[in-house]
Amino acid sequence: MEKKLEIFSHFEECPVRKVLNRCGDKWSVLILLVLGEVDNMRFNKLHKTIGDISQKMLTVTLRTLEADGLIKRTVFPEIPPRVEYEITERGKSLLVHINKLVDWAEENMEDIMESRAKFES
Amino acid sequence: MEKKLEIFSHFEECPVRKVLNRCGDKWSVLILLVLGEVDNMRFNKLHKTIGDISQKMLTVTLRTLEADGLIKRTVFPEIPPRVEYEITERGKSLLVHINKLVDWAEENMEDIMESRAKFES
DNA sequence: AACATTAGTTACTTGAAAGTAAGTATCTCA
DNA sequence: TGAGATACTTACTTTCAAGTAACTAATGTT
Repeated sequence: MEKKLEIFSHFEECPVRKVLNRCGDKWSVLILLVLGEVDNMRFNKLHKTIGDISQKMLTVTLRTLEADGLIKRTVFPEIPPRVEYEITERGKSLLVHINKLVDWAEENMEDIMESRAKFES
Repeated sequence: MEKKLEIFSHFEECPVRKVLNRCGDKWSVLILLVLGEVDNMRFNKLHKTIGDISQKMLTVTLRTLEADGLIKRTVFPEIPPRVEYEITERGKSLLVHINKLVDWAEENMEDIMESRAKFES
């Protein structure tokens, strides 16, 4: 009998995939990294800090991060409006692992770039 | 003076992003997880194990993983052809961190699903 | 002679993520 | 009086990752 890999049956409905898919989009990880460095940050400050994100994608990504409980959104009923975003404990616990990945990428990127260059030839 | 977030200047050329982007695609992580469980695996066995990947995407993803030195491809000059894929040491070192993320996702997915449900209402 | 096997390639299509640009509400300040 | 600030929303367009399906080479098998 062959060894079975149970993990991968019905993988399309896999909840792990559902959760991790959100780490694979273009902006979520970056926003978490930024909010992990500060107490909180307002919308426009985030926009300027990241630089190349559109307002729309900033809004969309912040909403999904909020929906997952990774960041907290606080509205101050002032005019002009003030909205502050901060990372939650859950977000911080994820960020620990993301930072490990970033460290790994920094440690290995030279070797990887070299591998890619070799591979093309 | 405000605190600067150096990490994010010129982020589009950021090598960390270049490396981690490949973790964000649909199949790379899954293939690494499979190859992390066995000594090696042939193309068609991988295809059947994953189930819902197309031949094309399996080829494409294996090629990029190979280009990054995360897996090794060995061709045996037989007919019909035999090609074996195995994870490299570099791939294993990445997999450690990926598995941490998977563990985190498993630990937190219930809470996250609950948060998402609440958020929609 | 035709079918199976293996590990692909090729050409075309689709769909979802992301981008663009303009509009919105409300107040303050010059 | 009209321009600026803030945090968006909306409608439309683009892009590219991924999917589909057919084709390939070389040999062994019936």
